[in-house]
Amino acid sequence: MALISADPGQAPGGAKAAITVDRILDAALEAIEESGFEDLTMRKVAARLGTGPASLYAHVRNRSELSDLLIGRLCSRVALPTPDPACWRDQFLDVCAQLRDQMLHYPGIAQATLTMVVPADLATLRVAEVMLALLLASGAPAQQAAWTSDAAFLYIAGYCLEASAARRQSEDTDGQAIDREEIRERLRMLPPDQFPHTVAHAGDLTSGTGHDRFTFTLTLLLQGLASREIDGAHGWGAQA
Amino acid sequence: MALISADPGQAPGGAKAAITVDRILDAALEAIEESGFEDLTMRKVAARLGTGPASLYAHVRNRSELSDLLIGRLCSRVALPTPDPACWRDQFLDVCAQLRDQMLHYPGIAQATLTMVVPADLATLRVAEVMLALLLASGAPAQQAAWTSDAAFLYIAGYCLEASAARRQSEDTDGQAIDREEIRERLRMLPPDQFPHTVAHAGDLTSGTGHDRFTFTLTLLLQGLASREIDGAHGWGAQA
DNA sequence: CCGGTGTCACGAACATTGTTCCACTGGCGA
DNA sequence: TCGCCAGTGGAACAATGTTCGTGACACCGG
Repeated sequence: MALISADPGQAPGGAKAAITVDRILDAALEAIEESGFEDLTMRKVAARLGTGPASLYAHVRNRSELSDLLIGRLCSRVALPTPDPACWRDQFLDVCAQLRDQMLHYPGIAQATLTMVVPADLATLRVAEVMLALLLASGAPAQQAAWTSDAAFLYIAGYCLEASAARRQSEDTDGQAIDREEIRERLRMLPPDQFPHTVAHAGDLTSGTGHDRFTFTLTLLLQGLASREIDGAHGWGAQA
Repeated sequence: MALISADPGQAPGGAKAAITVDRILDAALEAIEESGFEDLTMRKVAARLGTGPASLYAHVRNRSELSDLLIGRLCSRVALPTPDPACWRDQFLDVCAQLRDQMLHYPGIAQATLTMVVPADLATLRVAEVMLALLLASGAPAQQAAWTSDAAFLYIAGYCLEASAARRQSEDTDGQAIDREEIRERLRMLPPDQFPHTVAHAGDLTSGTGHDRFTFTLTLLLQGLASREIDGAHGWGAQA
């Protein structure tokens, strides 16, 4: 995908630059890598392509569509397994971890996932399809599998957004490893009579080296799904 | 935090207008109720108070702090139970449902929850404290309880954000009940060879009348937490 | 070889945003 | 009565997303 990918015969000669959707996405991802999704600007993307902001609107309807295409691009980089009923669990966790790593590599881009209503991009849908297929391979009923895959997607996005926001805030201040330590300290200094558990377990609340917390939550979801089959169908309660 | 205490005797007589943090929050919530959090503007809030935008900055550091205070306000409206080990599960689901309803009443405000790194507001922390307390009452180990409450909070925000975005998009088009039906149709019309499960279960993916999906996911989390205790500690896998 | 025709690039402009500056005021302590 | 100063708000600034209209360049029927 050098300068002139430009799938069909569009602009073959290519005397000048030939702005393409792909080049726009590349530039946008570079910009996000540097300054995060929040500071992503049509002007910055355009500047990276050596032009003005108006040039982008010939290939992208607006900023929102650009966001959709960006996560489509991210999803297209996820290596999708062919569902194997023997190890669907590990396969599912692996896909989730890939999504997480992609999103964490581009700080704040998870925002786009949550604002987007329905995936308009084929690559995104392909990831969703495989996640659903993996859960169905577990033997869960279709509706539960569908809802669980949706919940997992939502959680991944939330996790990445929170992580990116934390990293961003820790960079705003001068020090680098301040975040977790400082948050823990602030939690510890709360009035212990009003917040006994928060104070007592401040360490646990802020812990989670690596992505332990991430894996834990997804495993929790899968375990819940599995235990549900054992229980049989008692309508998963909820009286409120 | 000298500027934002404001509650007590400040400006008692109230000859003119007396801008307060509380009045700012009220105005902001009204604005959000009308046009959503995305369209919330310092100018709109100020206009609702009959003044210019500059007046707000004497009581609120910036838009981000305003957001924090807003969800603090929302959290302060949640009726918190005293944890009862006999029915902690229902209590937990009830608190989550209250949070959900508050957030859904103010479209898009869940955004603020996800952007916020650590809850700066006491009311928010109080909700988090009770959620943690309820999970601890279940007998779960502290770290698992802490992580689960975090995951639940993340999921609630994601769910509300998605729901608000869907409602917003369905209002942009003229019809009102278009969203779910149209999304389902679009999913059904995908190439069945590439997206067999998505096409087959489009109904399940888009289903979820009321908040079935919401309750389902949270129950899934809690069941996973419960089943974990039975298993004992085998380190919740994760090899990737 | 040429004039027409479309598509694409892009400088300039517009409306709106968050935020800051600074002149003004009105009430309270000395 | 005077001075002070917290609170107010009009005006301005830089930055944003988006659109308009002009230009250039490639293609194509003559």
